[in-house]
Amino acid sequence: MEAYAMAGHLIRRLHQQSTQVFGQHAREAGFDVTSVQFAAMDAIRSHPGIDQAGVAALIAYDRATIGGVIDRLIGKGWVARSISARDRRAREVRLTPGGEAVFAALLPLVRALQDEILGPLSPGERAAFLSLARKALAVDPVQDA
Amino acid sequence: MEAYAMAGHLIRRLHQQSTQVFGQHAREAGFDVTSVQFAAMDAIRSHPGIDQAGVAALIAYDRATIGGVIDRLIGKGWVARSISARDRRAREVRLTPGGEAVFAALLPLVRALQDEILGPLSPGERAAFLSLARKALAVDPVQDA
DNA sequence: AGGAATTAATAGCTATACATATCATTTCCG
DNA sequence: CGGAAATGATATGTATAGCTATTAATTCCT
Repeated sequence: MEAYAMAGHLIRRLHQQSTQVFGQHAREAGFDVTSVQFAAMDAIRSHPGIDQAGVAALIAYDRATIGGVIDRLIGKGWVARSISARDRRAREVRLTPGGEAVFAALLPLVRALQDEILGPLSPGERAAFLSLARKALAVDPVQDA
Repeated sequence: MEAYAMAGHLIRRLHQQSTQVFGQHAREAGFDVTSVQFAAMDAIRSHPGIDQAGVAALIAYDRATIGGVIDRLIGKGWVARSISARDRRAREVRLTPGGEAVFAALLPLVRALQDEILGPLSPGERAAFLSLARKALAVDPVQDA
């Protein structure tokens, strides 16, 4: 049957390719950051003071996973965590000034590598792929949650 | 910028969706197997006596990862590993009779869940998506390596 | 008010995923 | 032939990724 010609396998390989492109560009630019960490920083930056569950919901993570991601971001000094005054179970997170600076430096880099993720596709094909991907996830085209 | 509207993020979520659909169906059918393990079994079944590096190359794994995957398949009694007579560094793997039986039982299940991975896409859209995905990976449409 | 249900994190467990280093073996080449 | 390079596995370390259970705190409901 050749499972490696099937949907799940193709998607797994796209994920590999995407992760590798991101990691390579980030490393070359001198940043030790993963695509997951960048996405978390983006969500935090857009919603300062959001709690961890909120971050998880925004970028579709498991809540148990997000804690470790944020731990590492705190370890780098890019994120600060504090106990919410409103709800003492919750941990509010926000970017530190250093985190803001790193994010600002990464942003153009990340924008620039987007096309590379989809490799040999033409601009029209890339748009078609992204549109189909959004539909396959049953997600609004551009959703600012 | 909302990184979670970008290519890498969409692909990651598709990967999540794909993994979850596979896991859910496999579990409901009473099998404790991941999509990665299934892909490895498929490659091994198509190439009995292949070595681990060969399996890794076929399905685009990291060589360091494949050992653990095969360890778990051996633990379930579905794969047998032996030292190659031709090259004593290499470990030849093949499905056991039990592994063959499990694979045969999984195969129709896996075929049936393919469409679900791409959720709300129409048949034509699914075909278009898969075609674009293959092109994005610079892979032959159907390649039996 | 007070117990029940819910929710936010965390901890522990399993499974990818990949980089690097190491070891054993084989192949390549002068 | 014999040392160098290459190759197949394994070991180690880091980073997702998600499940379940647990703890702490809040909210809901009677």
